[in-house]
Amino acid sequence: MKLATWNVNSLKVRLPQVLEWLAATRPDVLCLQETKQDDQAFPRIELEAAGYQVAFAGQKTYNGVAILSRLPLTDVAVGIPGYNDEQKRLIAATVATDSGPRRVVCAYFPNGQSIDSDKYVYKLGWISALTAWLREEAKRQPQLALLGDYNIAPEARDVRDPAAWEGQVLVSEPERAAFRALIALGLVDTFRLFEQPEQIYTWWDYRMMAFRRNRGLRIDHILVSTALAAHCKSCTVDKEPRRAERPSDHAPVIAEFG
DNA sequence: ATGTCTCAGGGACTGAGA
Repeated sequence: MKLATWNVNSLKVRLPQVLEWLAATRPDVLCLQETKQDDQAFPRIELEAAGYQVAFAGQKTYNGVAILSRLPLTDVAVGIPGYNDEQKRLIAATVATDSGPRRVVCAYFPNGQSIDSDKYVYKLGWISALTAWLREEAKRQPQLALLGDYNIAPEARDVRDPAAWEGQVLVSEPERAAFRALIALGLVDTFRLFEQPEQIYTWWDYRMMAFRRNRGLRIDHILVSTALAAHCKSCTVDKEPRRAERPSDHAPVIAEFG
């Protein structure tokens, strides 16, 4: 089974690339972030025609998340329970697999803008609420996966130029501590389960020819419970869609399970 | 060194957000 995540930076713009990538890669589940369209505009017909069941929570202009699945998708839930949030950043659903039900959580963590911004305060509060909820959810759902754009590069090796990013949003110590708090729940960063090449990233700024120079950050992650981690066979980043005409600024991440 | 992309509003460009 393949689980994947991709921040598409507008599903309206990127739908042709998503359909092409689904056909080429055939993930069982794809979590999307920054769909940037309200639910009436969601391309349900096109994605169902491609063989995927869909669950989505969108809004106009900003944010928006979705889960696409070739396997039966049930028990869809939107948002962090008990956390009041206008912004559509989280959707969860249960995927029926041969190995039993797996709970998939698709998250678009706040960016935070800059460490002196009120958006940074919101970011840390949002992650704190997510973590508190997942602590309980993990007890109910032994086979749990948290996929998405975390907007956090966990370690120096996840940043091409750590000195240039020192103390900034996406790499600041409080954000990294928040990431470690998720790990402390018993979640595993599937990417680090395996020996990886150096300088693998998932996001490159559109500016300054960052992609061509591989000046990126690894901020999109697939974390899974230990029960699921035991079956994880690989975790890779597919840079190919980032080379396309009019690409998203993020590349998809794929984890494969036995 | 705020350099790119997306979207909304409003009918050319500006501002917000990332």
